[in-house]
Amino acid sequence: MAYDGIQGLELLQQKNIDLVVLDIILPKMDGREVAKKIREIGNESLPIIMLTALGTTDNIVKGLDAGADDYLIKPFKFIELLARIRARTRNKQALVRCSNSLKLADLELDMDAKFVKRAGNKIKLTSTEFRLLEYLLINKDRVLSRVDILENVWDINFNLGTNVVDVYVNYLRNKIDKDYEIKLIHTVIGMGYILKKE
Amino acid sequence: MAYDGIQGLELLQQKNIDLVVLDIILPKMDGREVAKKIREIGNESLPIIMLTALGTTDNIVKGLDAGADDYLIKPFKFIELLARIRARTRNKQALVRCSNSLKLADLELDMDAKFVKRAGNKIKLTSTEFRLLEYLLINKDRVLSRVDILENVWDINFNLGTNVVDVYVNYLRNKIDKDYEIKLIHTVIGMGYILKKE
DNA sequence: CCTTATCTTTAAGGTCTTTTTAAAAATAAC
DNA sequence: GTTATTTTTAAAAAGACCTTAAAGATAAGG
Repeated sequence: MAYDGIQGLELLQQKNIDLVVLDIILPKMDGREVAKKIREIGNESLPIIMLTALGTTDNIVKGLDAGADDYLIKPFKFIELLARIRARTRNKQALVRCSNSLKLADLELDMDAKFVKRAGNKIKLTSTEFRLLEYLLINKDRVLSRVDILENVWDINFNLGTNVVDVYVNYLRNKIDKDYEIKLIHTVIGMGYILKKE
Repeated sequence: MAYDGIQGLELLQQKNIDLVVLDIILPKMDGREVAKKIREIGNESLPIIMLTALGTTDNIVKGLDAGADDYLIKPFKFIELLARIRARTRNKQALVRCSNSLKLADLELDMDAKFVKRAGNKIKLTSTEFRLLEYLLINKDRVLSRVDILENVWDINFNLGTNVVDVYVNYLRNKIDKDYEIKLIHTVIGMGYILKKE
């Protein structure tokens, strides 16, 4: 909770925020400015719900165009706010690129700190394993051929007969999937590999 | 535009839809059911805006929890609807990679994730089956000769006496047409095969 | 600079799935 | 009713995948 716009933005930088509920009439910086700023600094998919007394159509349009995802007018019913929050956060489990980390289900890869976590447990990967997982995560839900992977992770475009990819996928599976119920790395026979949940 | 729930769902399967504006009181299947169905068949990030006269908080909560992303009450201002549509589609271009998929009737082939769906049901294809269907879909409504198919799917231009194409068309029929009323793969005797509806 | 540990690549085995072949059955054309 | 064409089938051949172990690199430590 923040009591003015500036403080809200500061908080956003410091904490891991999942969703913002924002009034418009605020000290120091009004809500529309805050929303614009939030988008500017790269939080494109952070849900913002404006919750304000300004109920004219003009205000609603301005609020949404400033970057809000939803706009709720005071007085409001609390269960409606909750429902709108649920609607906004429903499938944020899918890959979200917040800060510099890639996520899929309970798997997290931090591109800066170069660590990988599954279900909260840190996993040690070698650099090649890390680059492979990173590439798979960036292209999650997409089938990647061995050649594709070789070119992008190994920078090879000759010697396409090697099976390093297979071996490394095997290593990754042992570290990332083996001990967990839900498998994320899937083989698509004749085509390649895909990273996805379910 | 669709005039009842069932028709809306059919349209969704056939066309590439970016966003759904949905009433609740509809013939055949009400809007909440439609929303639920849309999510069930795998369209998790397709924006759904409910636009309806049912304005009680209870209705709003139910609508959002059925899968809607937003809920707008009639009577409404058109510019507000437009603003809410903008809010929903704002960074769908940037963030969510629009899947490139081919569609014909209720058949869908996703070229990235390499999956095939008929009437919402996932169908497992081998890579050759997939490539064949892909080629047929790209050239839908066009008769393709066996030689044509051999050259483009098998990369063969010798050994033209083989009947692999016939065998694989048979495999595809078993997986794609067999269990469905409307057949999509048709034989044109003496000429080849064609993929089309009706 | 050498030793040791770690990481990467290669290669081969076994298992499983897919692809091809070819002939029999069914269907369509004349 | 006969011939041509297509569909179905099943078994053989081919290929893809996973796993493992060992060889080849590379990095770290003394």
